[in-house]
Amino acid sequence: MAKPSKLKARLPRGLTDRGPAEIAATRHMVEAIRVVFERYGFEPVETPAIEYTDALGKFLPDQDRPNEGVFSFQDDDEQWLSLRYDLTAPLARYVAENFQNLALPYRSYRYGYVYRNEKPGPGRFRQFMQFDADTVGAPTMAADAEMCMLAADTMEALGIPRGSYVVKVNNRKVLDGVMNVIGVLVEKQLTVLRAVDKLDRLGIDAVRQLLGPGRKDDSGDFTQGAGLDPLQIEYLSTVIQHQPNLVVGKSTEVDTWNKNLEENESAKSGFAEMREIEASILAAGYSDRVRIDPTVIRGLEYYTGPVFEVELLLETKDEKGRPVRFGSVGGGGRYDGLVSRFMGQPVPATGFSIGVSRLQAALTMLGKLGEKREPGPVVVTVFDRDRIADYQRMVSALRAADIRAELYLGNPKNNLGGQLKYADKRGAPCAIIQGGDEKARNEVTIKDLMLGAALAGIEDRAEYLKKQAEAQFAVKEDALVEEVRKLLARHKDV
RNA sequence: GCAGGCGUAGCUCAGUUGGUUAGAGCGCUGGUCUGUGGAACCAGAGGUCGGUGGUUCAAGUCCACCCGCCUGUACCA
Repeated sequence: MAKPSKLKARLPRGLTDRGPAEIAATRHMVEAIRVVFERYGFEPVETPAIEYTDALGKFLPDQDRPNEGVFSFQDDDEQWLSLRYDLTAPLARYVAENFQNLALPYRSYRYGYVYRNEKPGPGRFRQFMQFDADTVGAPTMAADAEMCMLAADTMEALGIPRGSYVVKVNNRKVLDGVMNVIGVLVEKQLTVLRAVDKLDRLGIDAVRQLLGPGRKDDSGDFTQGAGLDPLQIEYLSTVIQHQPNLVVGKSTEVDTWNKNLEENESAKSGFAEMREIEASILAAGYSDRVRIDPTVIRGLEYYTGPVFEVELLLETKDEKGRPVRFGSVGGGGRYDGLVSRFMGQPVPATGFSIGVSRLQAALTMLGKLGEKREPGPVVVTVFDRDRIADYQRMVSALRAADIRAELYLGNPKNNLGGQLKYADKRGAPCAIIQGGDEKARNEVTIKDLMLGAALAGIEDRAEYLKKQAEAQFAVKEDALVEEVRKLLARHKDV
């Protein structure tokens, strides 16, 4: 007699189920972010979670299959569709499609889930929420500077105090110029950028190894390096640890590089852009929150100039006390080529996204987000099993008065104790009881569960029961709604 | 992908040098119990010991491969 094999209930990795407390926290975060974004003049626009893969620019080079890392499938026309991996690429598609109807510069915001098929980790999910703002059609650096200020204001609106986060700014053109000037081969530039990006995580020694022959990590795994020569490594590590234009020569070769860097079009333009952003930041009074950081790389695909990243400076630890690295909780930059892919004309654009899910995970771990959930409904207990209709009437009266309420729907044979236990687990503010005694006097008993919960520490059971009895009171049947309303008001600020 | 660690009930875990019918606590369901939340007592449900193959008289235990999870690392628009 083989039993039917039971299906294993399991959640795919990198995805999470979310309970009432987490949903409430997200709602509060989203609302706080929305207020700031609207204050900056952005208007809401939403696009769907699915786009044509080519609109996202996500085909593998020289293949007609989508890139790994993005969830893709074919529809019945055999056209490739993908789940969006950020909110920027779909916005570019939207702008291109509605270009003639939009007032430029077009400033909009949106939030929603995005999807990445990557290895998950702490604060890294395969479905996660982003909150994004973009200014399309504005070439000026003022638009980029504003993104940095928006990022800072948003962090503070989320309750992260000044000094506990930093907005870092860099410009892709600078490192491009540096690499060209010191003669990094084109095919090695990607490796170099990846190495530079790891400075804050692995430290300068590891980065130098990655720029040179390679590095072996703690588990013994070896990562191939970029194979630069010692002088190139020296120059790069100086650049990424200081301001690029502060490099001091140690040899004629470095002197030549410095001179060339000053004349390099890309680097020159990058420095000029950073100075413009700096000026805006200073004028607006944000220089204590926004900082130039020559190691910010921000992915590799569509950014063309300024890039920004928001980092939490608070140290996070997991439940076992081990430090956890969350990486950036937001980022963005200028993507002057993204919209023009769809159009015959250049369309400059810049944007910024908050990683809501990652930030929430970090704040939860820091204990900055309450685990506390919203209060549950008032629970009307079933005392006399044959009077369920009466109890239902009370529930309806409470609901009609806009009070969350429910009838005890469990096994009605459960005695009062069991029903109160249920109400307690639901987080009910109070329970309504009407047994024969109350009924005879046209009364109902309201038991204040929040008050009673405070008594849980009492050791002596008799004493405990006595105190519990004091946390309840009888009212006339027709005063039920009014009395419950008063009780809820009493607990409102607790 | 690579390296290491770990997989026994819904959860946390025990299980001896390989030895009968794989256990505990918590939780769950029912009962003691139709007048009060934290309790107590009783009963019950819940396991192909991650999977497959091998060694053996005998495998939760030993071996191989696979799968999954965790950590590091790589990739990360």
